[in-house]
Amino acid sequence: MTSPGEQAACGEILHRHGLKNTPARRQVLRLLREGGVLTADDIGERLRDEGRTPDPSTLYRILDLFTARGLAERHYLPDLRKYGFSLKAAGHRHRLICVRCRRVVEIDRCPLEAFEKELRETTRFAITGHNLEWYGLCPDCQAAEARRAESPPDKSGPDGKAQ
Amino acid sequence: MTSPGEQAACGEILHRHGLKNTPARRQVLRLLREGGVLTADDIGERLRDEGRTPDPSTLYRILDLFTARGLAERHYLPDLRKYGFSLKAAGHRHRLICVRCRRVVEIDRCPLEAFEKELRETTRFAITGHNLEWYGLCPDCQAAEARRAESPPDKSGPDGKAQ
DNA sequence: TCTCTAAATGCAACTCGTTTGCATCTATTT
DNA sequence: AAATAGATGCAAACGAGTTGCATTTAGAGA
Repeated sequence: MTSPGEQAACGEILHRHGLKNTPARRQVLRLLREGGVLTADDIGERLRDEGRTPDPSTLYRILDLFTARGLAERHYLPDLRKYGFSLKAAGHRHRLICVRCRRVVEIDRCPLEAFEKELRETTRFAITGHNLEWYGLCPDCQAAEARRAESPPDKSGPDGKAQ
Repeated sequence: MTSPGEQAACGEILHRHGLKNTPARRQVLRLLREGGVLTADDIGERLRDEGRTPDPSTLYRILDLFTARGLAERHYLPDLRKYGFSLKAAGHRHRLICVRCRRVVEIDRCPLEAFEKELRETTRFAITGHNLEWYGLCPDCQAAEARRAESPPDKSGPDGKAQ
């Protein structure tokens, strides 16, 4: 799963960002590079599956560091009540997230620029940023949802998919 | 501060929503009616200033109830890492929030409808909702900010700004 | 008006994501 | 290879929010 090439690539990226090249950091970076949005917990779980036993505090420290250095970005996932982290890719400012399987579609066009300019003018606010995410069900999960429609009535509410 | 008229109005609103008219609920509703976005903590603090000693669990229960009944709505405030509550006003789906003084400008027009339709078609997602808020400094806070520009450098770091 | 009961409240203990202090270990520099 | 800045693991703490339970109370009914 972890090719030597990938390992080297991660090490190199860390160096380029002036960060020590440690095993934990390489692993976290590698997982993030697979794409998508991961919570600290997701990362811990995946590493545990690989036989590693990372401490949550270490993961948070690494993720905070990546975020501070502009390597990753963090955004709150209201459905899960925790933070998700993803590699920061220029131009990808917004996401469409499947609330079930967490699949992510990157939206590289921001439909708000014109509107925001107008807002700036009408309100005289110095707008520092905005927060925009879409939530929904991806096609696969819609199918799965339909299939389970007749099955056991679920108690946990339809939000489902905590992890 | 709390006019009898206001009290009565709150009681009446509670009744209209099929909710018991208790002192705690009237107080919470009254504060929400003053406008803006309040955290459970904000509400507790204000009530404490008035000599009341509300229990946090009660406040949360009331706010959850208001939210469930469609009287209020809840949204996460990334800067504060907690939930804010506000009265739900039809048509007011988005907000521009001053990160300093918490002043709120309601945005009654959603610039995303057309874009979202397009998104639905291109991704085949069943979009269930979106999350959109703007953050910035209101004119007053910009002035205050400029004034304190030379004053003590702040320790808390302006990193902030989720997006 | 008084009584009854479902529901609201207060309290304390708890959950869980995240953070912090500290001792130990390790990647990088010399 | 030795030195050292800083990375890690561990355990304890933090804070927003939640829950169980005993007590109180709003509102319905007699």
